[in-house]
Amino acid sequence: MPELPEVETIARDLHNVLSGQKVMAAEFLNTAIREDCTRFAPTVLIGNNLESVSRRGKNLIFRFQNNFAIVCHLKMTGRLIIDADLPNNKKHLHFQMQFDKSRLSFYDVRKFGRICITDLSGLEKHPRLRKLGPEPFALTSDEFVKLVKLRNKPIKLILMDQEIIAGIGNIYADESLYDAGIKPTLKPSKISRPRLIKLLESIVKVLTISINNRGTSVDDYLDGHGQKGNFQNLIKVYGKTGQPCPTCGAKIKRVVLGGRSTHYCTRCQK
DNA sequence: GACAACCTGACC
DNA sequence: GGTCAGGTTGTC
Repeated sequence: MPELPEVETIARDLHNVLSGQKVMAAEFLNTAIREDCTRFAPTVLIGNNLESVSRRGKNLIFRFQNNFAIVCHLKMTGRLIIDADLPNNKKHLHFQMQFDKSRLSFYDVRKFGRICITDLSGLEKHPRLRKLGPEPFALTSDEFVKLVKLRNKPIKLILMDQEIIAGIGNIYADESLYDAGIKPTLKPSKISRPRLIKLLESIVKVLTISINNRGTSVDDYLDGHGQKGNFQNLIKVYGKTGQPCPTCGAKIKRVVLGGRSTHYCTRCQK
């Protein structure tokens, strides 16, 4: 599902509506999505105020009074929706939290998503958070070049490696590389420093535009209010196999890299 | 690296 | 019936 812009959109939606509200009830309806490292039953949250909802990489972090916290990863099809209509596919409803003024529902068709109920000490050493690389927005050019050069595998796989940089997934890797004019299969040793610096600029640019458009809804993604994003209308290459490149008109090519569909323009990306 | 696994649904 | 899907993890 969601990559950085989608998770950021959801985090902001939930923070705006839910922070300051008190938890009245919380329960798993399906424990398949309960993370193994969960330390507490959801009932420990009852009576606590939600202090904030934030994002780290593709993870959502809820902080409550008394140092309780939730870490949530939506994987491919997870959704967190405020005051979703109840009749809406109960079959895929796996977790629910009732606040004094709102209800938060976690849906996931494929059940890949995970929710962990923990506390501050659990947050610090959470396996999903501890190994994450830096956020793309926090990187200087020098840091980015150094990070990328640490490994010698195709640049797209480096961008998608959460331990190197956190938050970039398949869509934004393809779109950023297109914007920077870099072929996804190139290894960093074959990319000049100026081109790598341009790549970081493209990443920041593409992610920012997508956040401003509330993310990409090509399939399942919905924001915290159950609404679609708009960035799918601005996508240049992702999922556009065989269609003309918006810049030069050449057909967009699809290859498989790291088991993921990869889309690029053979003329614009070298 | 490539590949399978975790799941379900959409599409050909 | 087969293929594919915004992710991650574990195994040859």
